[in-house]
Amino acid sequence: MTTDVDLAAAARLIAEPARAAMLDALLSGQALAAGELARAGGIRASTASGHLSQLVEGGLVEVTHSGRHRYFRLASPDVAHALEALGAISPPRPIRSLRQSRTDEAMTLARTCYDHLAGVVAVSLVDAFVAGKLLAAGGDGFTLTPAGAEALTDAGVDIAGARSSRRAFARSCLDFTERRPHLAGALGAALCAHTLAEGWFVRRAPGHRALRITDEGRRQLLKRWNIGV
Amino acid sequence: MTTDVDLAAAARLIAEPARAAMLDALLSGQALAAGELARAGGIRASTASGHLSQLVEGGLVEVTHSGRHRYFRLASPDVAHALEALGAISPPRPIRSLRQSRTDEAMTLARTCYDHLAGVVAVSLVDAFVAGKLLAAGGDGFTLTPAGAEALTDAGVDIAGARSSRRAFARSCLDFTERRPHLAGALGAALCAHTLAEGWFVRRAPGHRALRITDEGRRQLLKRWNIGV
DNA sequence: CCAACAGTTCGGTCGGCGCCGAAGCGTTGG
DNA sequence: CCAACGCTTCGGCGCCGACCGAACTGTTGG
Repeated sequence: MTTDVDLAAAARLIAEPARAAMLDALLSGQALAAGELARAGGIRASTASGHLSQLVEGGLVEVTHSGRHRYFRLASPDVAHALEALGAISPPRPIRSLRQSRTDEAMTLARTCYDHLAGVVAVSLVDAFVAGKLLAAGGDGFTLTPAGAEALTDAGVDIAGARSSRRAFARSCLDFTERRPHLAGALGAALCAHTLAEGWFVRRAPGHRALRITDEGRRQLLKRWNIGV
Repeated sequence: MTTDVDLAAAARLIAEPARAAMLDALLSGQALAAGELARAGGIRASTASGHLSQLVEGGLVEVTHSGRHRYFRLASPDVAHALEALGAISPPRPIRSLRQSRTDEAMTLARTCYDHLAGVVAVSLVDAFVAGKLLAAGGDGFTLTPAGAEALTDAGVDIAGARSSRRAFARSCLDFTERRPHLAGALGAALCAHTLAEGWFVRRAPGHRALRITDEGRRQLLKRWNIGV
């Protein structure tokens, strides 16, 4: 690699099916408890405990504890990015059931990608923002225009908070299903947090990435940015 | 994952140290023969053969044969991208020798990233292109301006050929050592091919990514785009 | 304080897979 | 046409690591 880096060490952590399933669950952006992750991986708590130690040791995951629970989350957006990139070259898994394929469809419409929105809705939002000159496509990511800052602040998104974060402000992230960019970075996270808080979207299941658009969400998307989904 | 993909399957292929070393060698963008890859992985030909079958089977690598040789290369830019992303979250390997650390330094200056240029030089080039309005930062990548098309054609880069490719024309790719974007896509590949063909850079070793800037290269970079390295 | 609960540690089992050398097959060049 | 060469296939060996259940630690709530 670039400067000498142990590619195999990071890959090894992802290569174990149970660990991969746990990381996948963490891609929801939520912090999840050890027990929930054990369930996500289809393994016993004792086995999961060992896996989680390895993930923390390897720097992919961070842990915070609260009482008798330990909550795990991805260590950084870089980890989420690597998982997404790896997903782009992974073989599709045979669809096991009708239920499965319906979940898949839901995923393509709206989901979280670590801590920001992804799917058809997210790509449509970026398109609308760029068309309405709230966002300017620029270089490696986007730039929020003064009009955009006003409009989003008006909508209730915490722009000031996002600006004060040390993260990249408005990154572009390749949407895996749409193959077109959506909004990531601190701004993307703030937008996602706000829309979830306002109830425009709700999680289909805790610790899973798929989102359901609420009636309120549909109304707001249509009214504010003329997005019909 | 997004729609259900087998993350672990792809990771498993990268997780084996010998395979990771082979993939690393292929990140040079060159097609390499099985024997060369065996050497890169530090294993016997028979073992390498098995590994290469797995990589081809898994869709990470493609093979073409020519006489009694079989040449392998990465199957797509997506694979290179995933490897780079994984590299960003991999632990550094302890530096083994002085020689090693000198190679590392060389890498940060100029190297190939799959089929385009990376390192300080590549980032400087993009900066110069953008400053000189040959390239416009836009959306997910870049746009070549009319002035840029003229200047690069003038410099001998095959712009027409790059345009006729089905690949994304001018993507941006995050430089791992510089943490800033450099030029990828068909245009990046054409630029890389041209500068290598003209002898501005030479590979430090076959099947390795590090490039050495020649005197001619320094002269041209300085004269054409005022880049001193 | 004690029962229930979340999570970790430990010991033992077992399967998967990476490794090599030897043998075999097709290609090449003298 | 045969020796050298590049590569693959096969068989056998050995190790790593994932798994579970049982026992233990620490926290919470009644």
